[in-house]
Amino acid sequence: MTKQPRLADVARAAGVSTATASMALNETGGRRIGVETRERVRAAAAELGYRPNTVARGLRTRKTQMLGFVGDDVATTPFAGQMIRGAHDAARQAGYLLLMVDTMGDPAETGEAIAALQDRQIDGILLATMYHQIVEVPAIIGSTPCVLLDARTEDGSVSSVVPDERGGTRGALAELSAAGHRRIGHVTTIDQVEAKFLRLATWREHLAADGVEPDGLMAEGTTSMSPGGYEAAMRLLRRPDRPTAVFCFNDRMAVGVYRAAAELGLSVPDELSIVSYDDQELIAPELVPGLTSTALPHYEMGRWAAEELLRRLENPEAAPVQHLMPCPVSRRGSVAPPR
Amino acid sequence: MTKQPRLADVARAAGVSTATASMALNETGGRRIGVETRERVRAAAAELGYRPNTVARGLRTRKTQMLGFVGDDVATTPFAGQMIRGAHDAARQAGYLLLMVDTMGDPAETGEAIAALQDRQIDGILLATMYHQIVEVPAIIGSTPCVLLDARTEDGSVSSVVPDERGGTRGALAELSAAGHRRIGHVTTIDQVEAKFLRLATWREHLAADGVEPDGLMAEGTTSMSPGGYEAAMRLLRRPDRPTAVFCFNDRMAVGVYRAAAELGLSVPDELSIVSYDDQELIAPELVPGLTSTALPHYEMGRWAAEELLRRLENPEAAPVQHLMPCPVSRRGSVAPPR
DNA sequence: ACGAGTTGGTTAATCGATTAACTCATGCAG
DNA sequence: CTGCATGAGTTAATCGATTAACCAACTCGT
Repeated sequence: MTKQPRLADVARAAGVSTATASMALNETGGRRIGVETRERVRAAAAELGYRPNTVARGLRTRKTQMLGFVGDDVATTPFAGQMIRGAHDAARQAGYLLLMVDTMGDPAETGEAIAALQDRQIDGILLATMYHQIVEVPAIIGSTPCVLLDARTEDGSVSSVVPDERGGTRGALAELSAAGHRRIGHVTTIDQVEAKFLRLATWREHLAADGVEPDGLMAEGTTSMSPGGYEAAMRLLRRPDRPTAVFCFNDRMAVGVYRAAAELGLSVPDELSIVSYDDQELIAPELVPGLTSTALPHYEMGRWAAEELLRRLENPEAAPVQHLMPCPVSRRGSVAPPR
Repeated sequence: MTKQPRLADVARAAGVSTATASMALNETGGRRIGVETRERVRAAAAELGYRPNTVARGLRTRKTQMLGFVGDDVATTPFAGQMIRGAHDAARQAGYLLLMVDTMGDPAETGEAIAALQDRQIDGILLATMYHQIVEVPAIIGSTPCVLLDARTEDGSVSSVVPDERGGTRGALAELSAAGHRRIGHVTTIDQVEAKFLRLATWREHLAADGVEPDGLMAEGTTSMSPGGYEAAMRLLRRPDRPTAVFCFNDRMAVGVYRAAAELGLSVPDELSIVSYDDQELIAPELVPGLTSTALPHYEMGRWAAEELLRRLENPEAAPVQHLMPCPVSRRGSVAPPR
C-alpha cells in the first residue's frame, strides 16, 4: 500500500493550490471557490481516497474533535458502560471521539489524567462519577470546557447532569399509593450518599402528605443483598405493625428483602409489595415476581452531558445548566393492593 | 491564565535554541548536550510549567501515544468494563491513552470506526469482541498494528488473546471430581458460540476419561436464568438416573438450575453440586449457597492485549502470538461429595 | 474610459514540536 | 603546522493542514 495521499496530492490532481483544495473541501472561505473548481477538487479527493490528517489540522486549528472522558471507576460499576455509551453515541454523531481515562477515584490521578488529556488538546472534558455526588472541579481544568456527569458542584458553576432522585422516588412511591398502600416502609443504606438523602427525604414527604408517621417504618443496612437488605427487612417486617409495602434503596438490597419476606412466609406481592431503585438488568427482571424499580437513566445522562459539552464548545459563554434527568419506573409484578 | 509555554519559550529562558531544548528534554541526540546545559533547560521547563504539545509532536513523529479500542458492544455486557480497564491500565502505565469506539456489532460501523481512528493517527488498535469468537480482521486496518481481544482469527495471522476455555472447564470439573462426582451433567446454551463448543467438548472428554457415558447428561436452553437454565435443569434432574452434579454454561443459567433444584426438593450442595462459568459479581457470590464458578479473566486479557500491542509497536516484525488466558476457579459453597 | 467592486483564485505564514545537516572551537596525532 | 576527530550547539527543513493577505481579470456605473 502506498502512502496516504495528502492535501497537496489532491490539489495537484485537481490542478489548484492547497489553499483552494482546503477551502473547496471544507466549504470554508465564503463564496471564493467556483462551483466547477469545487467539484473538480471533490472528485480528485474521492478518486485518491483522501482523508484529512486530523493531527495536522488539530495543530493548526487547535481543535482535535476529541472529548476527554474522565471516570472515577469505569470498571467496577455496572452502570458505567451505559454512561460511556451515551456520551460516546452523542460524540460520535457529531464526529467526535472519546478519550477515556479511569482515575480509580484517586484525586491525584484525576489531576494527571486531566493534564494528559489537555496535552492531547482535547476540545472538552466530561467528568463522570460512578454514583451521584457533589464534587469540586479540579483547578487544573482551567478554562477547558467541562461538564459533570452524575455529579454536580455546590455552586452550580459548571454544567452538570444528575438523576432526578426526587422525581424517581415519587414515581416509585406512586406505584404503591396507586395500589392503595399507606404504610410504606423504607429500607435504605447506611452509606451517606446523595442518593440516600434525596430518596429518604422524598419518602418522608410522601408519607407526610398522606398523614402517615414514619416512625418504625425505616431500616438501614449495608448496600448488599445480605446481610444489608435482608437484615434491615427482617427488623422492619417482624414488627407487629409492619408496613404493607417497602420502598428499597436499590435492587441489591431488594433481593435481601425478597429473601426476608420468603423466610417470614410473606408472599410478594400479595402480602408485601416491593418497589426499588436502579432497575438493574441482572436483578430486577430476574426476581420472582419481577421487581418494579425506578431506573437510573445512565445512557441518557451520558448523552446529555456530551451534547451539552458540544453546545458549550459552540458557545462558550452560555450560562451553565444543571440538568435533572427523569428516572422512569419499570413496572413489573412486585406491587399489588394491600390485603 | 496566560498561554501555555511552548518549547521556544523554554529555549529562550534557558538561552539555547529549540533544537537543544528538545534534545535536552528528550534525552535524545546522543551525547550532544552538555550536562550543565541539560540542567539549565530542565530547570527552565519546570519553572515555566512546560508541557509538550502532543499534537505538534505527533505531527512530526507520526506517533500520538494513543491506542484505539474498538469494541462491538461496550455497554450492554457487564464484562466490557473489565476488559477496557485492563487495556486502559496497561496503556496508561506506558503513557498511552485509549481512544474508544463502540460499533454496536455493525461491520460497516467497524470500518468507519477504524478509519476514524486512523485519521487521528493512533499508534495501534485493540479489536475487542464482547464474547469469545472467531473473526476476520477488516481489510481497512492495513498495516496498523493490531491485537484481538477475546477473539482470534482462523489463521492466527494477528496476535490475539482469548480465555482458556478448556483449562477453565477442566478446573471447574476438577472441583466436582475431587469431591467424588462421576455422573456430571452439563446445562449449556443453544447459542452456537465458541465458548459452548469448547466447554462442551471438554466436558465430554472429562466424562470419557472417567469412563462415563454422556447420554442423558446434557440439556440445552437459551442463555437465561429462566426459562433457559431452569427448564434445561428440570429436564436433566427429573430423570431417575439424574446426575449428582451439574456443570453450567454460565452463572445466569446456573440461577435457573438453583431454582429447579429448589423446586424439586434437591438441596444444594448436598443432593446436587453445581459449578459454573463466568463468576459474575452480582450472581455467583450472592446465590445461597455461593456458586463455585470459573472466572473469565477479562481484566487480564485487556491488559495482555494492550501490552502485546505496545510490544508490537516496539518491534513490528515479531511473530504474532495467540495467547490463552487462564480462567481461575472461585471456590464457594455449591460443591459437596455426592450422597 | 476609469475607479470600485466582484470573482476566483494563489502565496506564504503559521500551528509547535523533531531532527538532519551544518558550524565552530578544541584537542591531538603525525 | 596541517588535518581529522570530537564535543556542543545552531540553522533550517519538515510533518500536513488552515487561513490571512494578496493579486489578476472582469463587470459596471457614471
